[in-house]
Amino acid sequence: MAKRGYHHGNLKQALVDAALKLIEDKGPTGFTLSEAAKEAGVTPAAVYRHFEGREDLIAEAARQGYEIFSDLMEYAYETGQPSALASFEATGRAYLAFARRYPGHYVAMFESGISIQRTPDLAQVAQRAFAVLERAAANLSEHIPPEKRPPPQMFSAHIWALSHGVVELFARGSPGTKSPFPPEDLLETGIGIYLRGLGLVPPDD
Amino acid sequence: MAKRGYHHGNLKQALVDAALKLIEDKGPTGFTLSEAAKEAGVTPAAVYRHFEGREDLIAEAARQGYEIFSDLMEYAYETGQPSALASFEATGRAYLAFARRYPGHYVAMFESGISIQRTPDLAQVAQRAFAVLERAAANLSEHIPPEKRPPPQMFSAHIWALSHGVVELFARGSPGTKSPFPPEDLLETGIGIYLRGLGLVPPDD
DNA sequence: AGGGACATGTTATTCGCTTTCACTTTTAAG
DNA sequence: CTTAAAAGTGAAAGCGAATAACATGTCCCT
Repeated sequence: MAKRGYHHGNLKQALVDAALKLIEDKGPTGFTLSEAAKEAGVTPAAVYRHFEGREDLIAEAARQGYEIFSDLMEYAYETGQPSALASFEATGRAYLAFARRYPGHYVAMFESGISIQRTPDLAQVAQRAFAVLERAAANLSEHIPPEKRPPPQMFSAHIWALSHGVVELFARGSPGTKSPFPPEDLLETGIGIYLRGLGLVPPDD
Repeated sequence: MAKRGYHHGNLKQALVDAALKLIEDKGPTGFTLSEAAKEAGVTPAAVYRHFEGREDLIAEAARQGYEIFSDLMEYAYETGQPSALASFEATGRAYLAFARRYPGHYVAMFESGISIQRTPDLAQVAQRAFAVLERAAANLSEHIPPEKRPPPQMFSAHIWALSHGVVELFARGSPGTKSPFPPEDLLETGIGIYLRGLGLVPPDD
């Protein structure tokens, strides 16, 4: 609580919010601790009462991003149930949706150079997000003939990689601005072809 | 030429080389123009005779990376000929190989926050790299029944995205350190399943 | 040769950012 | 009400980016 009170109220979260906005606007490089402090109406030194420094602030923003991301993934997973296929596809799409809806968090998580192993917290919450995808993959896996069934961790990794690649290359400024296809379509068709390759989708859909 | 001579010889390239080493060691964030200058035995101000600033130096490193990358892709493409399939697969693998062999260049290209549209040069040379993959995809495309043939640009984009995602997530420190599979295997199997989905690979391989 | 013009480097300076330290103010607890 | 911890301020050190004024080496032209 402490909506109001002593000095600022809840400076810590205010700083994270400011950081997220700045990271979204100016990129992780352009982001400065000082500006975030000013945004929150506080001197730069005050930041150090709540964070160890600039990196730590970004890491906290990323951590919160992973929380939201995990929730989104879980919601998508449940939405698709009880169809293992629909559930799996939904989690794939959730990745792109997250990147679109929470660009500041996304950048903090994947483009700021923060290591996922920075703190145990961070590693754990990131793991939770990935675990959802793995669970969806495991469910789906049971529908594949056992003799040609790859380990679920493997094709959850494939889907994650494909999703990540599409977002990085085609949904953000980096290289592939040249692609004439909307990222959503790219991901949709990519996953479709992949699942067909696994024998999980009728060959003429 | 100009191995020795007036002031330094070829400071420009020396700076790029220093930058590449530093970027590889300390990441794009840790890299400083001043340190690169010191490495080259020159004062920081001298850098501005050859580059517009820090970003421009990174951009040049990235540009050289795209050159090498394009060459590698072309070599891989030719190596796989005349089999369209082998050629295509080889270009996919070249991506990962490049990331492994030229980590400094790779980081400058894909993790430094440099926009590909920064200069026409950069956009052009990057386009050249992607064009090789598209050509390989186009060749392969002719082996797909026309009625279910996606546009070649689309599945070259898929392969690029998958490759990029595998590298970013599993071949570098970011998140997926947890994957029990070597990135090479992940990419190999991923592409295999995908191609099977396109009907380009016998279902029992 | 010799003398610009140009290219290349240096020194000095400014500015902003990160981080730390000593000090103040508010809040909470007995 | 006093005292200790929490939260914020101000000042300062240190570094890196960038610019400007100055210095020097190189090349070309006659």
